Amino acid sequence: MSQSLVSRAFSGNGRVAAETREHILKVAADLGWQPNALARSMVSGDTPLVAIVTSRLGYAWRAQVMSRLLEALDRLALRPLVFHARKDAGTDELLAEALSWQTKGVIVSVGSITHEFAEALHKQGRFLVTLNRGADHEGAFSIATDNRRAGTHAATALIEDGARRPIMLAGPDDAWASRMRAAGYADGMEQHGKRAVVWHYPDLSREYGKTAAARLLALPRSRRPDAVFAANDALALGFMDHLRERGVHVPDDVALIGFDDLPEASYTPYRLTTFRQPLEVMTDRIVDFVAERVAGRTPPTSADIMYVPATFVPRATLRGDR
Amino acid sequence: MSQSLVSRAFSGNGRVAAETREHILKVAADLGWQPNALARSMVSGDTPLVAIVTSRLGYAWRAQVMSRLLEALDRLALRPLVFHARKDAGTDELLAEALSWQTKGVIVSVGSITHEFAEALHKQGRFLVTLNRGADHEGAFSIATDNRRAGTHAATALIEDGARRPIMLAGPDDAWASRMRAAGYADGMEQHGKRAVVWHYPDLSREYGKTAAARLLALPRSRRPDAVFAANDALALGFMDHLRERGVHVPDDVALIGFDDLPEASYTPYRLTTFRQPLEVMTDRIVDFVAERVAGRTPPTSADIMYVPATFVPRATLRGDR
DNA sequence: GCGTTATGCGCATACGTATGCGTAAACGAA
DNA sequence: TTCGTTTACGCATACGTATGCGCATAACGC
Repeated sequence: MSQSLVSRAFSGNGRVAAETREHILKVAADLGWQPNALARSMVSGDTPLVAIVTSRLGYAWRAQVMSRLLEALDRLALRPLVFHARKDAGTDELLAEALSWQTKGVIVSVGSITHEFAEALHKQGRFLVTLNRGADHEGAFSIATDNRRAGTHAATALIEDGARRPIMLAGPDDAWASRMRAAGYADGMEQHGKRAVVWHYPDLSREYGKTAAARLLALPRSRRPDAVFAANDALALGFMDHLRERGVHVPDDVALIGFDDLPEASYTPYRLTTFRQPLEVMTDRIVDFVAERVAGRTPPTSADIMYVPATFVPRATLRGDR
Repeated sequence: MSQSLVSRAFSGNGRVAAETREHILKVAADLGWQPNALARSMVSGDTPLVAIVTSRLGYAWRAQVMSRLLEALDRLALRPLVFHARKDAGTDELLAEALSWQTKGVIVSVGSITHEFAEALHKQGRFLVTLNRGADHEGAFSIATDNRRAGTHAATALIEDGARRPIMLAGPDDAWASRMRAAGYADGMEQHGKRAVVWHYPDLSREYGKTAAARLLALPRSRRPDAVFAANDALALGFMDHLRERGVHVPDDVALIGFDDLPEASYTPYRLTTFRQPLEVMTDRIVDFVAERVAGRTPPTSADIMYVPATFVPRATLRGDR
């Protein structure tokens, strides 16, 4: 029983008598033997590996993205090798390791990638997918929620809802999504001849939503904001919780718009008006791209980022919603 | 510049003049060259790969477990190769592939593994970690929430809270955690001379929580349950939402205990009394075990499952909580 | 019967790295 | 100078698989 025969029996690439093949597979099964995927990949120069760079799956949205990606990659017979981005370190060293594993490509949903690395990937024929990241790179597939447009939409919605003193709750400026939403919000306010007031917080967390509500309530009624666009639902929900505790009514006293459409946003006690990030669309597009690439084709990559519109989800936290 | 020199320069295993080493690394950096991790692993017979079998990261608890595991593995310089369990297929074929990648071991948090495979893993010196799974295997490290004890605790808590007609909301019998909780609940009821009434649903989802609430409200007041133990928070929260819509008060009309301590459970409108699964403890224990194993030591593995107690989190949905 | 083709299999080599061993040079001590 | 030791490096081989090629043997056509 030569080694080459066994190889052919498993891969089905050469000529093997059906009978011998059966025999080999049976013996292997009895021994619990399996071909070594590492050796196989090395010699063939082709692996099913795909690197995914992510972090903090506690964030529901990221976890859902991951879930869908994992499922889809599995269907494409690709193996995800997951790199957990440490927040202090850059992603470049992670990507270096990703390359050393001869991955077919990289899907980055957290951290920022340098042009240098993007170029290296491109030259080596590996794909690069970027999700909700700022930079766009040559040959890469970049997709993101159209946060800016949604921000403008939110501003308009608040104004049309009768807001007199609207504000926005945002994160730090290095949070890309939050910054884009704030930029769009400012655009929208400008269109209505208003100056955008933005309260910044170090984190888009529920806690800071409460902090913001406390700050709001501390203002005299005459200067108190009557409408709020929160950069995400966590902020908005924390904000609501604190207001509720103080007997302040949403939307009668303060109108509110969130972002993300977390599961909680739709719950009876909240019924938060918000934006839904097109999770399914984005993951599907990514998977389509990856599928094309691994099939050896070269799907079109817009030089720019592909923006997918967020869906406005009206519920019960605008005055007009009632 | 021989190949062996380059190898030694990168691995630092042999004698290389400091100057030459610098030179090699510099040239490699300029070329964007990296050693091939596949070849490296193959010849050394040692990979940093660890297989993780999971699924449906939309479930917040699983996502959090994954997040912590990924982070910890990263710190141990281990690379997670993720296998997304299809719900129809068994995990055995996934594990077969995991083995072919020469993974150091497998962490299973979904699906069931056959004894046959567990044994194969053991013989090959690979570790097996099982999280919240029923079966226990030779040499494997199995850890799970002590669902049964928590179920008993819940039953007692309801009784002591003055429940006259308590019921439990549970999932299908093949959902291991739910079944254990129900078993414990039955134990607890028996201890108080009561027969456990359990309503089963096909899924532990928010929707079925609402369904259960509707069913409860359809009963005449004289036979209506006045206390509920829900097998998880999703059920409990959906249950609460529906009751609230109908103007039924928790806990005055119906006392309620959930399970999981989802983030939402602590939110102002819910303040759900529930159990917290010891997420951190469990992941830490797993990581400790894995760390020992990859260090070449053989940490103790209880022949049985290691049960970690769930923490009772009293909030505001028992009468006594007010 | 012979020539031709098809089939089943083994040999040998290649993939890129790790590593034992050999060798030459450099060095130190006598 | 001479000899032993250390240092720096290359040679050769091994890891486990894929695959081109060659060689038997069988099957087939005439």
